[in-house]
Amino acid sequence: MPELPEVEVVRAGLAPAVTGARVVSAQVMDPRALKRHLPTAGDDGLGGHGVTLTAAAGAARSADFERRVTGLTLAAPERRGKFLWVPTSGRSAAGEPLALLAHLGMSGQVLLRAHDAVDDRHVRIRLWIAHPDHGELRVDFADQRLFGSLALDALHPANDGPGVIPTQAAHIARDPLDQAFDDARFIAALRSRTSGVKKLLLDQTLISGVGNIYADEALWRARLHPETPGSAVGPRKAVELLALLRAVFAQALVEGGTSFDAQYVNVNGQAGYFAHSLNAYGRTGQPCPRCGTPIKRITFGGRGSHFCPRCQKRRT
DNA sequence: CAGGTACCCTGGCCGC
DNA sequence: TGCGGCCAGGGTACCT
Repeated sequence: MPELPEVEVVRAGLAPAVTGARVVSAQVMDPRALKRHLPTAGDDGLGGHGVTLTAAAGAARSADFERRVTGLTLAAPERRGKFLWVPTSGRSAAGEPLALLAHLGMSGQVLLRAHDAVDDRHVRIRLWIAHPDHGELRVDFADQRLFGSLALDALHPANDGPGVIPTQAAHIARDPLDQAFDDARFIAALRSRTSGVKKLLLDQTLISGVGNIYADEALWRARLHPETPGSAVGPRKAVELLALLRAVFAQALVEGGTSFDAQYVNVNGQAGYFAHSLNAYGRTGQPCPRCGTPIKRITFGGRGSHFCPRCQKRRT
């Protein structure tokens, strides 16, 4: 389940191999992995995310992507929350820089492979790249469940600080590892809402990069019940929660991310080992590492939440 | 703004 | 052994 630490591990792993490389050719094996790729003029007439492509529309979209990505030179990859993108030498019709945008969804993987390496499972899109120092490489986008996707998307100046942002991530808030993240603003927003604090942590328009695993872990560390209303989190507690969230992210980064069910791997196909450091997520019925009470699981907002019923009392 | 539900998808797991 | 059904999960759409 790629969240901020996993996507950052991928970004950092990709950087030396793709920065300065040129796309020699591209091959789309499954157009469903282009969900976020919106073709230019001569449109296939279909929308993006959530829309099932007909065979003809899928073929057209694949051809559009392959044609437009071939020949582009790649710059250093960037990230905001769970969105990852590689700026390119390409330009949109409006003259804006084009980026190769990736979202890993649930099970997406970006794999760097030697030119002649054997196929990994579930490879949906393949780029052949040539790097001045590293020679020819394959960048394989693999995704078992197809919630992730690649796309070509235009970059715009960010409207919330320095830097640029792809069109499709324009509504995504900065993440807590971003230098320009506004702590006071996030805390004020959190404390002004009546929704459960976990739901607010997962709201990518308030704070990005947090998914189910790290939300549960940060709340466990902060001793907050996931359904505690944002408005019931005191100012000191909110500051503490943000600090603990950053600490969880930092530790997960050092440990190479969380590989649950071997879904997540880095660009070399290796699993991270933060799963061994989880205190609440996925530990239903196992003792709380702090007090020994069995971890409880409830369904909340359509997703499982794991917490200690003794350490994490609900506040009202 | 809040809440609920549905959808996109696969594969693991359950019960029969 | 096999099959049908359920579930997980991020992001989004759309409804009340």
